[in-house]
Amino acid sequence: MGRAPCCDKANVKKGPWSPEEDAKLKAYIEANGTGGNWIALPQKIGLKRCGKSCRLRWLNYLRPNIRHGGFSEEEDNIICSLYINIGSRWSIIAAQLPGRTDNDIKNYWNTKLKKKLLGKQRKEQQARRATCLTFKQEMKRETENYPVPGMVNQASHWPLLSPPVMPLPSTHQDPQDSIRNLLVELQSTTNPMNFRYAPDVPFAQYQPYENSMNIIPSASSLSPLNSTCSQVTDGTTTSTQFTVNDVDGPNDVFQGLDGFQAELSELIYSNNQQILDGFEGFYGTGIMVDGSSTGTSSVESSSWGDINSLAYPQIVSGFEACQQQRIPQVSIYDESSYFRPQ
DNA sequence: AACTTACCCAACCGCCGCACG
DNA sequence: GCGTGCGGCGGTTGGGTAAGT
Repeated sequence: MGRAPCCDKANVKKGPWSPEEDAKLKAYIEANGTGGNWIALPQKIGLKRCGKSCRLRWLNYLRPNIRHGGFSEEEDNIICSLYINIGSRWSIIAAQLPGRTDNDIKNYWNTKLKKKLLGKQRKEQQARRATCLTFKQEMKRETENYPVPGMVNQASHWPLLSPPVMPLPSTHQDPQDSIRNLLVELQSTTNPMNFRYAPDVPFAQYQPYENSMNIIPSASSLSPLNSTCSQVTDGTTTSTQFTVNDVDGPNDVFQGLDGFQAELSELIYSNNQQILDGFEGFYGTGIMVDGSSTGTSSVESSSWGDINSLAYPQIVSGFEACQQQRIPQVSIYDESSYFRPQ
């Protein structure tokens, strides 16, 4: 037997909210809070709306300090990086972008960012393929002009010519590994402010973006890692730090790659230089195709701000430990996070 | 000007996990 | 331990609008 509907579908209004409805909902919540029961709320204030609809309206539109549109380059970077690391966990991503809602980010990703990234990468990939083709043609011509004894096809003599480092075919490496490797490379650059994802090191730390929101992701998003959570205070402010001991190894971080994530991964892997060009804005570093760093990494050139805050895999790892340590779980949308009645 | 297509985004749907009795 | 209700979340839809033909 299916679950009973949360409201009487026949008697609830659907579609866009009117200004009057908005005003009613806003006024009530600002005066009384949600009362911890969204389902009962519309009846209390005389709205013919589903409780879930009220919740969504409040969270995505009416609550204070919501920002719509106008995503900055930095926000783009954060979204992309988080997406690569944790996938479509929009609520977690939203938690790192104060004032943004998961719905907004999801829409922005689906309508603009994804295309922007894919468009750029495909364009560059095509250019690269063209370059590759030219190279092969030159090799072929060279072979014809200077035949190597015993060499019957062009492929067999490539190694002798020490060609430029070309991307490996996708069958040679798990795409998930490629992202991990990328992150390792990024982490291995010398700047201590750089990305601190450390798959071979038993812990990494996470602090919320800009320290503006100490938010623990919902339990449903979390993988069972061996992690701890602690409150850190500098005397004036308190922040939550996650410490992660990834007992199963770094693969956990990359579980669930699919669709565009996999495609991004493939792009990274098959076209390291191009994707890294794209990531330069993210990490403020240049990494050569062979994995070496150009040494251009610098805080100044990075648009990330505190790059330490971007050890995203750890975002999703601290929740259980927090629970164990009885640090109260704060929902991303817990009203106390954004609204405190006077 | 009329029509079609593409795009954007608010809102809905349905599943999942947690809390509670 | 089990069933139920609710909140939370991600995927999807559909209406409005802009751009293109």
